[in-house]
Amino acid sequence: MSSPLDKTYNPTAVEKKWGAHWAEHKLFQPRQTEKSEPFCIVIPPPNVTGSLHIGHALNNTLQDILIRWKRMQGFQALWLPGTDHAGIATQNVVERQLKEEGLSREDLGRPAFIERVWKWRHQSGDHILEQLKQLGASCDWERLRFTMDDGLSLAVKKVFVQLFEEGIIYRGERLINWCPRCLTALSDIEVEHEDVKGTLYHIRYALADEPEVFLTVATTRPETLLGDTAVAVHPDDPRYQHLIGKRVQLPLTTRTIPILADSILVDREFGTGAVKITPAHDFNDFEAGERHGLQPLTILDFKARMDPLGLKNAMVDQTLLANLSLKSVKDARLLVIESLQEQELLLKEEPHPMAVGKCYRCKTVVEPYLSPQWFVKTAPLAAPAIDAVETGEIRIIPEGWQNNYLGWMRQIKDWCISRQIWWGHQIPAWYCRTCNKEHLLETGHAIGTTTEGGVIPESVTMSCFITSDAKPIVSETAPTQCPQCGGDNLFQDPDVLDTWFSSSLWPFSTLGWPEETEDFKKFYPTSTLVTGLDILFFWVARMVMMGIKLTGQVPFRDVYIHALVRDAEGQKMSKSKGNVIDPLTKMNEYGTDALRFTMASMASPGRDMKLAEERIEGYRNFATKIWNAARFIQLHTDGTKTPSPPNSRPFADRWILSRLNHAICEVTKALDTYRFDQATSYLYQFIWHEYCDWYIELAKPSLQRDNDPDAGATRHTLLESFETIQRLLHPVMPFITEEIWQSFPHEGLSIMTQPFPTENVDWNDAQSELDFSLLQAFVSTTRTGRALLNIPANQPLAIFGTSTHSNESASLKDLQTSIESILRSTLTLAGTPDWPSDRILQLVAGNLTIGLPVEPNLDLQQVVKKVKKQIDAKHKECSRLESRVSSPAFREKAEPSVIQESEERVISLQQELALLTSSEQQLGTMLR
RNA sequence: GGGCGAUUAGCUCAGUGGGAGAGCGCUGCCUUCACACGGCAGAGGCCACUGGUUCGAUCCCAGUAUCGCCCA
Repeated sequence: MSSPLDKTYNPTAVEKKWGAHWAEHKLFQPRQTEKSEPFCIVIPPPNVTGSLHIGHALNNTLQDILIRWKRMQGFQALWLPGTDHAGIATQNVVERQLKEEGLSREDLGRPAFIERVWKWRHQSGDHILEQLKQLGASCDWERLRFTMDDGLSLAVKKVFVQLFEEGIIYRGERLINWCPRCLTALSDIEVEHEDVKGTLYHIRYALADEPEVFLTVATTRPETLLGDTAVAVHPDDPRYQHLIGKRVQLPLTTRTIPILADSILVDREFGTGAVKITPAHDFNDFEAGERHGLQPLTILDFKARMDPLGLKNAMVDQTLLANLSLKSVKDARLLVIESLQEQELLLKEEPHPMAVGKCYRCKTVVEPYLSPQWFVKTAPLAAPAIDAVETGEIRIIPEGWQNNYLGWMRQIKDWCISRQIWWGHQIPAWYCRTCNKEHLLETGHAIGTTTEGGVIPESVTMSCFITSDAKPIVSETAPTQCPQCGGDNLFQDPDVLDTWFSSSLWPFSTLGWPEETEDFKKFYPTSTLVTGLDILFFWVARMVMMGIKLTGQVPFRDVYIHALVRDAEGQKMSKSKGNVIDPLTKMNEYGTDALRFTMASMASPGRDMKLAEERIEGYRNFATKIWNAARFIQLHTDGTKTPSPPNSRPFADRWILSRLNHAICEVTKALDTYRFDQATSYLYQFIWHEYCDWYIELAKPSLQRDNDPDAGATRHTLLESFETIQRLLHPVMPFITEEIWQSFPHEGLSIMTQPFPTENVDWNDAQSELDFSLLQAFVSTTRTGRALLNIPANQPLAIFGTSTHSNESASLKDLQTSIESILRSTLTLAGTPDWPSDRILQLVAGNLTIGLPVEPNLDLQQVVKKVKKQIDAKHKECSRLESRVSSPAFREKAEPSVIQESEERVISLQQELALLTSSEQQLGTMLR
């Protein structure tokens, strides 16, 4: 801070300066100090090519607050940064770029494509890290990791091999969620459900033996009926019992299919009580098919088009088959309905709300698709992950989310981990072409159906269809020969692993695991994980499962879950809605500290937060307020400073130290319980409304008088308290506190390595706090009167004061000069009988009575109105309390302390009422 | 369909079994000596609704309505 100082804090230059300073001195590295315990947070790795959005700002602000706080508390604090390769998301971005050049990834071929992604990653990657630095994130940047760097890739392979050997990872042909645009499998949770207005179609299936008798089924997806392999009714449904075991003629085909009884699949209340079973295109039907030994019939191809060969296998009528061939689901539905109508098989259509699944990356409607994939068997992993949370070894904060976690974990399904994309960790499994001759079909796309058989030259793609019967050789390194036949005609499984597979290892892979590194030994299990609710299942749950399985220990102790940031209207922020608040813009506009303070203040547990720009502005003002307090203190402290024990200092000093101690305790308690909202609220309240509004005002007189005996002690208190406040505030507002701290006399490189304030019982001073309340009541009441009587604030007054309470009367004497200076008035302390009898307005606050001179020509009507209103309010309250106090039931059952308190309040209210009434009378006489 | 949560000042949200709070906004006064990104004062609320428990309910319980989220 150079002199003369600007009136307002100018954040941009300051932030740059201290950001560089921190980096230069490597202050973000964990410090080895004696008896210091480790405290470690691993960052939720942002997408390597992403850029900072408001959710990141929130997430990382909270982490930084924790890590700065713990660091100042003397912990060996490590915040481990890194980025995620974000398989599908990143691949989509690069593919979009290629498309603009008129190319596809197949045009490039796999190696060139991957090279291209790496290039993009190096170009635009880590951009977000610079933005995190701008936010003040005190990560140890020298430990930066990336999910696809060598160490982490090795961990991924090792885990895959180990879990495969233990039978936890397996390969199988299952119905999975398939994105026909990304052309890859997805896990269950990568599908977002969206409610849409669908139609329920009632379709008549004629009995095979009695064509005039129909069984009507209800379905929302008529186009899939071509792949039906049965119809199901409920076994106890009297309507259909006689049909069970018979067969129906499947419309639009030459097939007949059986009528089955299935109590799991069929809901008698739904539709007609009869449903079609299409095992290849519906998850429930697939399970039903397995129960009844039905062969799935696939009729959609990998792009969710009607598959000619599938239709042929399904024995679809020739002309229809030709029309349907390669049609989209949507078009096919229309055609099928049309054909049904022609044959009078469509009985009715009714509106029916339904949910469709969409790809979480590209929002395309997802199709159930039968294909061979790799899976993680989750049951054995979930059990200990449930245990860890139930026993409290892992705490989920706020507690409410614990049930969400447990509920999900208890009904978890196996995790499909193979993705048919190219960007990611390629699965460390190889196949021998010789031994698997019958199980391989090399095709032109990443995964195909057996229908489009044309073999593509190897130079273009290594892609192939590998049936679930193929025998993989799973190994961390590429095998040179087949262990079975000794041949060397091997090739690697083309699939890559789900991005979240590597993410699930993040808390330990980043610390060097599987090596027993120093970092791993020291910092694992990590301390706290800070994350949004949206990735509780994607990430947190899987880290717990993998962490326990692979390291034998939980990956973290506390999981703090924060809410989502929405816009001021409560809408989810999205680029398409144009309601995105860009944190970087706001940081430039209002300062990073203001944005950080806003983020923290909104982080109250359990609900989404609406972000209005005015809030950031408000906290920018707060920063300016602090800045100006600093200017004031600097202006008045460049001389003497007389250290003295707290209890020998002037009243205001003793009071503010007592309050500061209180603030330290409250802020610490709030941070201890992850109540960032409370921590910021205490800081704001204390710094602005106690320190600036009152303490600085109270300190002014002695600083401004020449040779005031208290000035030395007050200067000392100002510096001591303000420096402490900077440290207390530093975790939330690192930049401005550093700037101020550095501009005051100091020792050390940075405020960020100074100790966080701790409770100082020597500062507690109950009497000064009581006295302050008295002073505050006196001053506020007088000011109210001043406003009421229209007396300008700068006009000196001769006021009178007294208290009905003897202790207060004594205190008033001590406070007299403070009151006089803050009110710019002279105060006469005397009982009301000694006050002038005329033109004095009496005001009441508790035991206090204050007399204000009334100008002869003032319009008193308004004042009378006001006093009357007060009397009314007090009267109401008083009579309510009186009736409570006199109620026998209350006297008998309420806590004695409550009874006493109520009685005391009645007495004091009665007193106030008496005084107010007498004021009213006085005013009446003045009016006459 | 199942589960969870919310409903408090104009707005955004804290909060507590016994006197309704903050920030922003609004109104009035004030260029006063750190700060007009400021100071001082003020207005504004049957704490969603209906019952129950209790001496006492904004708070606990049940139900209703509306909204939101997660899961299927």
